[in-house]
Amino acid sequence: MQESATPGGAPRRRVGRPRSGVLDRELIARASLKLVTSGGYTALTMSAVAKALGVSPSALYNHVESKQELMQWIQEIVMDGVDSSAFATHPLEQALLRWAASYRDIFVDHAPLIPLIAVLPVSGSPRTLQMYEEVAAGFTRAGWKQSQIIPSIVAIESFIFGSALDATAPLDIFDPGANAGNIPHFEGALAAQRATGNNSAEDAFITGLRAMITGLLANAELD
Amino acid sequence: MQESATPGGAPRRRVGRPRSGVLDRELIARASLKLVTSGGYTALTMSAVAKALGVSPSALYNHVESKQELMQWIQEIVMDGVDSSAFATHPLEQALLRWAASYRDIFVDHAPLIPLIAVLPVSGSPRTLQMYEEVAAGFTRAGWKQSQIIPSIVAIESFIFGSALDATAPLDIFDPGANAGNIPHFEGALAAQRATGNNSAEDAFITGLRAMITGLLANAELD
DNA sequence: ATTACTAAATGAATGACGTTCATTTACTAG
DNA sequence: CTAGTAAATGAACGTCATTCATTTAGTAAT
Repeated sequence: MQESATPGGAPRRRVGRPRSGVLDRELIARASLKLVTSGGYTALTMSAVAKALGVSPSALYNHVESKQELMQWIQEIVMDGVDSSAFATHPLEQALLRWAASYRDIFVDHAPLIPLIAVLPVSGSPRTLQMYEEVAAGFTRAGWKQSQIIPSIVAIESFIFGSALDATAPLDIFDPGANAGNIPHFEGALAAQRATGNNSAEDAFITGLRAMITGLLANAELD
Repeated sequence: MQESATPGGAPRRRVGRPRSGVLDRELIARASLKLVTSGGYTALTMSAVAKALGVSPSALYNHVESKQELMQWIQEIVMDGVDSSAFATHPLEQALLRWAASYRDIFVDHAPLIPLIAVLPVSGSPRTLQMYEEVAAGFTRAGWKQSQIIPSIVAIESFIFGSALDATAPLDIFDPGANAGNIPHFEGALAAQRATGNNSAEDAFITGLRAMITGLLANAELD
């Protein structure tokens, strides 16, 4: 992957101490995340990031290629908050429950990243890969057939992302409004769920997560 | 829901035949969907829609409040393509499998709608409500406890949306690239999945869907 | 027919954005 | 002291969605 060597063989710049400059990746990423935390993703504009750093918007482009890339930096930091430690200490089923809950909780606050992540190559993020390694190790130790590990992980992740999106919905999202009347089964189910007093998104997440894990364990062929 | 009657009791305009005009909701929605089908969601701009209709962009705003609303119109049409007919004819498990597969397939081509839908009140769309009615009826006939129906539906939907997003990802999304080497379990799992020759997203969807349905049925308390 | 009313279309303008680029600034190495 | 260079600047650009004053053209009432 190396370019052809310098023709003269002359020694090139070696060290290159940081060339002054107010900005670097870490600073930009942190400032951006701070903006997001305080004002949500609508507050994340290149101008706002620049302003927060006391710099002009165009200056950012010496360090980041695009806003997309900036969001990938944020995603890495956010992803780092997902707790996958349980795989080293707990049986697979419980580790999965903890991991998934932590994963979802974090992305509820970062829903706009989801369409990005779902499509993002994992290669750029060592910490994310490390997470996958821990999860995969958990499955392996539980005796899973190798070829079923990735599909199982991806399935759980898909459910997590969908659930995180769902959790940002308004509470009355299912209110049939003026169209009530000819949908008796649905209305009955709705009333019964409401009567439980549970938050609907939370309820669905727990129900779905338990079901998926139960089902994966039940359907799995061990090695 | 009627406003107070005209004070004088005088008869007001009755009919109101369509007031001429080139545009209406149906036309705009169809033209928009056509644009999306041919050029994806990046091709969906108000200018492009207007151009397709031979009209100026501002004219659209006499009929639609915002681009968001336009996308809701599209969503309704798209949603109408989801096949929930199996609930009337098949046992719950098979009906769910068919419904979910149809649902996902459709939204793979409309991923940008997903963040919108997940958050959208269902009240505005009679056809979508009808779909929920059919699904809810399926659960009811299978003897499910009422309070568990909504969470189960939402859980499956969350998985569907997440899977649809996932399906738009590049094939090599999990390639560890330069960070390979210290993630043996993950790499092993990856290689094994690849060796099956299955498409990873498809594999995950089938695995996850089966697992979730198996798990829901296993965990369900019947009425 | 003339008049009044009104839905609907126009085209110019606005305001966010992300992004580019020629130029300047200021540090570092030889 | 002289290049060389990373990084910052500020003025543009282009793309959008959206607004608004104005015009156009049907319809209903006198």
